[in-house]
Amino acid sequence: MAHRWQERERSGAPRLTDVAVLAGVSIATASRALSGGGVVSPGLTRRVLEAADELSYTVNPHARSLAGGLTSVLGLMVYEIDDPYFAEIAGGVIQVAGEHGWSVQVSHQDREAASDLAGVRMLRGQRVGALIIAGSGYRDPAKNATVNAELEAYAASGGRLVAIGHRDIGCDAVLPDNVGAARVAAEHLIALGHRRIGVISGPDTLTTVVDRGRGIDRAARAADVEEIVWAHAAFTRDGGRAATVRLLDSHPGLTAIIALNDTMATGALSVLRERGIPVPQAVSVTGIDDVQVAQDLAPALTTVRLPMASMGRQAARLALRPAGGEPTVREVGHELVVRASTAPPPA
Amino acid sequence: MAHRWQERERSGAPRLTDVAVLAGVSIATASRALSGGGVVSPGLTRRVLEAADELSYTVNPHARSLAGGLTSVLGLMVYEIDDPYFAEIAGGVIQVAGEHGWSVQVSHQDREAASDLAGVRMLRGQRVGALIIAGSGYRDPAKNATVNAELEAYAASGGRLVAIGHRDIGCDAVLPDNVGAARVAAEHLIALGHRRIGVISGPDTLTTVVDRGRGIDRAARAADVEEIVWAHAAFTRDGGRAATVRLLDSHPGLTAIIALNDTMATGALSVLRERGIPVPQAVSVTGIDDVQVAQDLAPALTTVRLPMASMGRQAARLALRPAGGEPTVREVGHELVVRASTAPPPA
DNA sequence: CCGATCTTGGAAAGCGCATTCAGAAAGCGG
DNA sequence: CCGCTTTCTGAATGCGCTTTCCAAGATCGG
Repeated sequence: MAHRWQERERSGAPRLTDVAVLAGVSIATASRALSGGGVVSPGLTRRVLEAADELSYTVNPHARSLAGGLTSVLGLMVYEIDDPYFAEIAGGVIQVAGEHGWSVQVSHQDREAASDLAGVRMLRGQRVGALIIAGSGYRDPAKNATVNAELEAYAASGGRLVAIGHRDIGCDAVLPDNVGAARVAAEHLIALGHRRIGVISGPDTLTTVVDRGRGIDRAARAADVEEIVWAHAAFTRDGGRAATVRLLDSHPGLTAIIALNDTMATGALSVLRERGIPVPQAVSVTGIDDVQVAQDLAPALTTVRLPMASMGRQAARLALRPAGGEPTVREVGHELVVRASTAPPPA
Repeated sequence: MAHRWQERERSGAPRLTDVAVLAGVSIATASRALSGGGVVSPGLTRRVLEAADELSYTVNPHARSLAGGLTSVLGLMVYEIDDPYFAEIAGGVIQVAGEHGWSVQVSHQDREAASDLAGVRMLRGQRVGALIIAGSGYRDPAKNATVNAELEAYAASGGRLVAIGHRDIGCDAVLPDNVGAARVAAEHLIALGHRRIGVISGPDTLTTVVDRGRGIDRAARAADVEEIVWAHAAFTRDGGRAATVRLLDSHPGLTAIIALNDTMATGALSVLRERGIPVPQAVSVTGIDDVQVAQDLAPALTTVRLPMASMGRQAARLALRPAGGEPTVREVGHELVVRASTAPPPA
């Protein structure tokens, strides 16, 4: 708790009254002119705006919120902001929010810990006017129920809610086709001739992981794949490393590895490099996402592009849309990007 | 403008009064118990807390702010959140802020455009309780004056202010030794035997760029460097590419390239790869920062590590510290990280 | 057992703004 | 030139909370 009010002193910030006085109108008129609430003659509007400008006045959002409801603040829940996937989404969100005069409040959500509620609570406590959930949903029904209850309570209180990447809640959503994207990656390897494939997967408590896994399953089932081995680990570079180590040690015959996201793929590449296993000559590797650095890895990563920044922008636009109407779902496409990390299996 | 108040309806959120009633105390006592304002007996405090918990009450920060001053929101200004440098800083900031019950509002600041004021204004308009400026300062005195005036006005109004990476304003700061870090990178190349070096630099309107450039100058002057060529471009991957192209075309004899940050170095590596110029056999490359992916580039990037996440954490701790006292400056160290992208020049 | 000290309650004043409502100014036809 | 409608305006109210002020009750030492 910050006991700031103790050192209270009239902050010199100009108030609406000051603007009204300078413009020679009533505060009601000034308010209407500034927030567009009612009709004010053009001449007066201009005078008010000029006065506001001269005083470099900015409305106090807290006062406005207190009087009127929610705020022009957009809450964004991510797992880790320093994961390029979320960073790119956040970039898109911040861009669009800024264009609309909204600010963005970022909160961190644990992938696994029970404290993942804290972030939503915090954002809800802040009375944000809109909320974007960029982390995927949870498979654990109990946990999902708790989180979703919190989210639905938020929506019920009038806040706009947008999910990125899952449909666990009946709200607006921006949906990549996780099943399809993973399937494309798998099919690419299969088309190259790979028949013994390892899958580096995140914890199957995340819907993203489950969906992508399902896509790989489908591809494998549709084709004639001899062996498909799964290794689960944290959805991070280190998780990718750990899973790769296990895979290589237990199944030396694999000729290809699919990582369920680029971050894990990065870890896989690093292990392969350390062990002197040439990629793609001995083992092919693919990721999913196409984060910006994928093209600069060693070797450049074959992956499936998801338009993260665009997803962030679309989510922000949905979130900023006036409330009401049916939940909208925007599906975004994906695209196989073949680079240097995949090739036919060794003869 | 969001005209939300039109659809106004008493949001069901519990108010302080509800808590007070449930706990059987006065609102004055409830307020004291919740915000720690005065002395309340342990027994009553517990009862109030339980009541709040039962109602899942959270104080309305806007009401609190309106009554008491600033908010428990930390503003963070970055250039681009999807630049790993800033993303890692943001991660540190969010972590510490969360531990203290503060939320983080991220705003984007243009590196060059005059609109860079918009972000500060927005954050200030939001009455954030603390502000961290992660972007570097500007060399352009006029622009600096405008921005700094805005920042000083903010500090004067009681907000805590922390700068990361520059000292343009007399506030708390977390300072990497940009001069020293760049010098270390240059000295490494010189020690390897390079005598014709290209420098890929950002726009010299940024103090970070100027400082790092100065470090290279010093190293070059202290040693016997035949040729040192500068190419300025945007402080991004694409900027790095452009600068590299210019450098290679105009000075084919260069044996080493220093990029003033890893992002530009990434661009440099990509150009060299496209042209089939082997790194480090024909040309060595270094960066500065050691962003997470530096180790996974092709080839792994020799660079100078700056502890971004730690800088973010320290900045947040400074920002959350109770106000008052002399401006504190935390200097953070750096460390040369030699990887595969540097080697002695070709014979 | 009484006066001094501590704790709590009740009431009320704002913080800055949006909004309601009645009333004033302006515009119009007759 | 009058009475009416259409704009616009100005004063007042409340959003939820912190804080101050004073009185009332509880506690304690002497």
